[in-house]
Amino acid sequence: MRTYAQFCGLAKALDVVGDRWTLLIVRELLLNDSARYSDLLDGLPGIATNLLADRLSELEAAGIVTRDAAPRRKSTTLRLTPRGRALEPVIAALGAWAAPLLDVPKPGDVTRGRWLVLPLRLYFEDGDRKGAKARIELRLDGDAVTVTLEKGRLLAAPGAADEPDLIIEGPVASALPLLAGRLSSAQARRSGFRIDGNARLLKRIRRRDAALTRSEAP
Amino acid sequence: MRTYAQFCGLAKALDVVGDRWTLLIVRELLLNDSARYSDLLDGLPGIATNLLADRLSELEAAGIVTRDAAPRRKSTTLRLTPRGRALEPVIAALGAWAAPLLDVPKPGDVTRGRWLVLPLRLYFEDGDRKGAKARIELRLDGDAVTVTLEKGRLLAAPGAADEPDLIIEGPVASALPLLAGRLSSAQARRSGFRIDGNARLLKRIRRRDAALTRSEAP
DNA sequence: CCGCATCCGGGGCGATACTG
DNA sequence: CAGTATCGCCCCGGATGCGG
Repeated sequence: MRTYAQFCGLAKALDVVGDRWTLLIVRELLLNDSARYSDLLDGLPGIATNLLADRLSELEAAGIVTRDAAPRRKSTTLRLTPRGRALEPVIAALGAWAAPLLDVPKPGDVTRGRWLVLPLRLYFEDGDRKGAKARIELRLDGDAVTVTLEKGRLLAAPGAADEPDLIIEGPVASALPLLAGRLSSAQARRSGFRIDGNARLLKRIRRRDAALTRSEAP
Repeated sequence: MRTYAQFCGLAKALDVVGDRWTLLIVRELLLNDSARYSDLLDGLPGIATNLLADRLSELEAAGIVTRDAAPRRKSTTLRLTPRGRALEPVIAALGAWAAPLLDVPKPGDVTRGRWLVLPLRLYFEDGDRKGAKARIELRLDGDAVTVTLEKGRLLAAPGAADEPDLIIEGPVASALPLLAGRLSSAQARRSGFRIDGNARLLKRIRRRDAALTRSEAP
């Protein structure tokens, strides 16, 4: 572990999570809750296998990741420790800062529907504080994401929903504008979305009061 | 610029500020407001001169840093753009996460009093909402920092104070415990501090409500 | 298959010297 | 003072191999 050797919080943090790929691994474990080595490989296109193994060892040594030794037989399960989950505000801040850079995918960019799970959790909410429970299934570039709305809370997780009240199928790139209400249902359909079910549920999704993105007033 | 080529906010942010030294350069410009090349070299012990030059070019290209071309004579002045200052929450989150790693300096760690400026700004406040203006000068390992308390606000900046109401001189490592009230004045004096002036001002300094460090409740 | 370990080429990084 | 130039080294990326 190369260190900055500076007695400064930022430097100490970067000593631990500043290496290439490290925070992206934490991202995968935040949105997946638990994952196997091969799940991580799949969620981190471009990473070399030896690098993933190295990083996981370092993260384990730093108390950020634990290896649940296989509930039954093969395939160890990787999870975040509380210390690892405490990195969520870091990732939230970085993601909020990068919002202007996420206009449209650059040529060569990989898109994954599941990468929307964290933004949905962090930056959106259910606008109806008394709303009944409702499930939305997103199918984005072949990746399923479940969004659950209930009493003002918005939950997002990878995977298909059971008995969804609304199914939205389309390209990842325009999903956030649609969910944020910057794209009407009609416009969305025209740009390649299939919307099936109770489309009014979309109106319950609102951007959060961006406490996470606000810096100090001068 | 090596890129992750992932259509994901976190990946895009790390494409820009994920390289080694980059966020530490932003730190220096956050606490210094404006700095020259040699100021940065001094505030970033260990960095190679070519790396600093490279990073500054990249940061300028990314719209994070501007080069004010010399108000008078040579020596260009470096500043953060608004986009650069928007990285403050990122640095705040990383610093808050690293707090448990900042117990005591490791052997070989460089200490700088000015590296306390950002933590003071971000995590502390003036506990007396109606308190009159007061100035504290910290002299930590040969580095001066000015803390100004006024009506609930706490300002911190590098450099000596004029007409300070209180002067505190001592080692960087124990400064935060002292300011956070985890170290009494008597204890502090015993562990190498010189406290000169109105020591009751210390009681006005309080940890902030840590909105920045809190993650979502489950 | 899953979870790595090993090998190898290229380039980012670190230290020092040097120049306008 | 503000960088460029140069030169190792080691990190990173990609491919392959290998035990369980």
